[in-house]
Amino acid sequence: MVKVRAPHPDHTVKKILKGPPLSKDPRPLSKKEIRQENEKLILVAAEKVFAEAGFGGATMQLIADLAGLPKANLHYYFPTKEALYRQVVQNIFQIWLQAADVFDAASGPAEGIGAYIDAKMEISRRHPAGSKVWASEVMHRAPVIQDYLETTLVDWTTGRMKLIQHWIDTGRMDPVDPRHLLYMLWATTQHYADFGHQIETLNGAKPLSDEQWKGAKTCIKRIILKGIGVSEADFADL
Amino acid sequence: MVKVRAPHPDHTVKKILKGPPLSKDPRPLSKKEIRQENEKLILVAAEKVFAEAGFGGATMQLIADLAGLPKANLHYYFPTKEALYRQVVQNIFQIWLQAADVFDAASGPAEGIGAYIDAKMEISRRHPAGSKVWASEVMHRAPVIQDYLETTLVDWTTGRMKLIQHWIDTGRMDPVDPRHLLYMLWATTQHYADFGHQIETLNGAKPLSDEQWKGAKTCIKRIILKGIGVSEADFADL
DNA sequence: CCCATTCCTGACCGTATGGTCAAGGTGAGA
DNA sequence: TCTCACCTTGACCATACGGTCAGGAATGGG
Repeated sequence: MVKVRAPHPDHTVKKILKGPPLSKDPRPLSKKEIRQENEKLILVAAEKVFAEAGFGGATMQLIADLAGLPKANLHYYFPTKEALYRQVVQNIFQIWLQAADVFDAASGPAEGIGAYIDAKMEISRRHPAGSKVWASEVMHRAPVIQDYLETTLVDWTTGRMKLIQHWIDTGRMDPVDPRHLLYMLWATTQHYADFGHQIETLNGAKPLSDEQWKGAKTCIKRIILKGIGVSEADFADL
Repeated sequence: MVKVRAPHPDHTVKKILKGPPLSKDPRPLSKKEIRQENEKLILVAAEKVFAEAGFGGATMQLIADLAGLPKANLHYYFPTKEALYRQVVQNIFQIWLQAADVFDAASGPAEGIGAYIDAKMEISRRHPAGSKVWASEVMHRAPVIQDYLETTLVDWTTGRMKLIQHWIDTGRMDPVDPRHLLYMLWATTQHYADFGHQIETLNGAKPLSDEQWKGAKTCIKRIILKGIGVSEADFADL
């Protein structure tokens, strides 16, 4: 069999990532600004490439091209591919955790869980690449952020479970296992980012419109809130 | 900075995949059997490695070691890494679709959706590697099975949406968007495979026990079925 | 203006990887 | 037993990739 070159399944990546590189700020910059600017540029590009190709499939050259910088320059700011990847994952984790704020500020399940769904759906919409990188990292057994999972994530989850249990104990929702409820919230919301391509394909190869995103949020909130026994009056204002 | 060798984030993979290679059948085999046996051996090993490392991170050598065969032998059965990967993904897609049978055979939403959740949870439990490969493939924009998505998956989904719509029209469940309900079912059930590592970490680094899996299924069914307005009497027998 | 610090980058290197191949083994039909 | 098709595999190859480095350019404090 004549084979020119096995086309990577990632071959599409190169196409997708083509186009004009990320635009630099054209103003004359100070040293401090240059550093900030370039690190940002690299991180944004890296997030995209890691999301599309996975850690193993991503190449420093691809990231460099997308960032509009020479490859050697990446290694000036980030010593290794892994260090760069680590930074990307950590940034995402921060965003992920921030969505919890709305949860805590709430007075009850309808408001708390409703707002959390909204927040996480918004992340899926605005940061699909980040969500994919996170998913990929976890799927591969969290080689670089296992320590975060064991500390920060465990703490976060424990706290939220207590809150939900409190809502249950005070009769504001059905007695469901808070753990599985949380998993359900994560799964459902992140699905719209991680499996966005599938959803897009099933939507006639079009990204979801504003209305469709709104519809998704409403539908998810309605099913889950009703499913855990929150009185319908409490979330009629969707 | 002295650097011996940048340890891949995938470094864990090598450890995990260590241990005795998959056992060959020791009987004397006919030619036909040899082919069947070896292809099976390779596919199983490949599924594991692709799941743990992603397409880019997986190496033919790793797969070969796990299968207990020399690398050149893999290329005898599968001409390229991509061909092997393609076969793995296709097999998974078959399993994924098969779970739909229970959906169709059902007389109503309680039975149909309940059984579908059970079936998909069972897949997550028995085929976590397969589920991860599938997730990874879709996340990377389905470079090798886009055609399947556009044909088989679209057809499947359309059919199931019609069925759900019929249930709605006959007043057996609330009028929810069938599309988002399906996404929710997929997301929630597959989460237990794709994010199994996270779940395991949050479970004190232990895999879910039989009881916990049962609890998860029950909890998911309860929330969703109640959430879509299926009368509680219809799914009391969980 | 000087010079120290920081930034930039083309050219280069060692290695790991996907893939090839030629030679040798092995089962089975005639 | 012969023969042929199929299986097996160690050695090998080309290349792509992560990473290095030396030397030049820009910036900024004194």
